[in-house]
Amino acid sequence: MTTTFTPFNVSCYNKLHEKFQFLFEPELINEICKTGMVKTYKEGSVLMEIGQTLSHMPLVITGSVKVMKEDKEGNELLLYYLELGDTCAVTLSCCTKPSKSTIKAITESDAEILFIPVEKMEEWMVKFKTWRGFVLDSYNVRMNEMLDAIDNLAFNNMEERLYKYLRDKVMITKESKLHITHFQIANELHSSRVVISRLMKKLENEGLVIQHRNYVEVKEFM
DNA sequence: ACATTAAGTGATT
DNA sequence: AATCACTTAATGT
Repeated sequence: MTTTFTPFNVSCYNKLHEKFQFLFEPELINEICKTGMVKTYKEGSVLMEIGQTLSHMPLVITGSVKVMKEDKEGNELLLYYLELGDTCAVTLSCCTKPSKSTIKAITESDAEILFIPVEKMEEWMVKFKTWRGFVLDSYNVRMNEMLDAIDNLAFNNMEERLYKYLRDKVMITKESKLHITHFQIANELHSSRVVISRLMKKLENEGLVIQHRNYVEVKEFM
């Protein structure tokens, strides 16, 4: 490669190959390398605000991103997480015409994100069959995840939602000690601190978690 | 020692 | 399950 500007570092390139070599043809991977831009983020960086215009679609290389809905009072509700190879369905649905984000995205851990200009989306959709498959598949996966989230919201009580939330968080961070306060949890689940404190107490009595100040240890799950 | 912030609790809606 | 009002406990300055 003789280009003066190489937006890719070796690690990202390898990761991309690792993940997609059997999914994408080499020409497509080359295209991605040519037009994609990798950015690294610290934990807690805001990738997307509601109302922000989206010009690129994100593809997670390392780390994880949480996607949430937020109302005008700033109350938030967690929708789902993105991990390696995941892309955001909301972006996909908007890629045909320039539009604004309806969600907020924040990195859950330090992360490397690959950005692909939305113009390339359509181009690749017709040019690469594997890309088309990938996009449709991603859309499908997200759709199902959303349905799960709605189901959880509609039919499960707070205690179950809280427990699911803690489990997901442990899965995503691969860490059984979660550095989070009751207040933060309450916000993500769109509940109140008092309610979470009471339910956490309950979970603790059931032996599922051990509580400390500023963090919880999730004992057993699955 | 004091202020600040996280977590616990009883009562009320 | 949410909110209020208050207490208790941990932590930082």
